[in-house]
Amino acid sequence: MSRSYTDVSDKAAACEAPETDDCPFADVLERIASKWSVQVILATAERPVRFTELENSIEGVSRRMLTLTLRRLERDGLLTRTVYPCVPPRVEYTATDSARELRDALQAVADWAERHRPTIAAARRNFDAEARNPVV
Amino acid sequence: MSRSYTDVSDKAAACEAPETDDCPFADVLERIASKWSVQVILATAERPVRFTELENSIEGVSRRMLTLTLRRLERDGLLTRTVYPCVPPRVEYTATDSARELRDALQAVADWAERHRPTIAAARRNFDAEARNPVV
DNA sequence: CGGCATCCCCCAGGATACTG
DNA sequence: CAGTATCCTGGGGGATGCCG
Repeated sequence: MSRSYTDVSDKAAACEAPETDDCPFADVLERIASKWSVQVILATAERPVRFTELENSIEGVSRRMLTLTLRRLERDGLLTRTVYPCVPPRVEYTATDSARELRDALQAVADWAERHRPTIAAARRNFDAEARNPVV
Repeated sequence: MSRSYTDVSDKAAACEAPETDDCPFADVLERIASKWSVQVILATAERPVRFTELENSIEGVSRRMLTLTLRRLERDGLLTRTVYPCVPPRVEYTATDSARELRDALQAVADWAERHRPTIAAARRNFDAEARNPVV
């Protein structure tokens, strides 16, 4: 019996060993910071959003990773999942208050990322070029 | 000839295809957000910091991952690496202006993570318990 | 002190196909 | 529409040992 596709339980991030004050926020940061989380949190912070809306608005995300990201955020209490029993099914995701506290900070990071994209791309090219042609 | 341990060049994050406005900031976010980056940026935003200082102050980081994280941040123009030619060697890392613009936002995220650690741990336990004993 | 090299495991994450 | 199931690869990331 292998762990199912939707089993997002995570021994590594189970936050054991509370007495050693382990579970440094590296774990928490990692969760927030995983490739798609920021965009999902920002998207759901304003209003309830449907699965397909997210899939369309987040460039490059796969169905699978979107599902996993949503499950993990839900597990961590950052997202609420609401199912409306109708045909066709309708599922909405909303950021919890806890997650909404993050909004401004994450938005600031996202803005920074957007502003600095060109700079970073240039820095990378520069770094790589120097590495190939060391200044001897 | 395999890619060396220090070769941090990264095709995936090379930011090609500028005409399609690809390289969505998912790439940039991922770099900033990778497990140790936030703590490294925050640590170097105040003053120059030595390698070993970082190794000691960042709980749980391995020598290898610290090195890689530093290289990548340097490559992206977020960190400056200064080598003082003396014995024993002395190497200092400092956040660039670009990275320092991130400071407040990242600090806010880190503070949030610290505040919500218990909440998140509880939410996880709760979620996992419900998953095992569905409400039928 | 500040790395680099090597080995190795595991999981993030993509592709594809199927379903209630 | 909103997922699951399955397969697969790359690289994140730990452990250990060596070096200028």
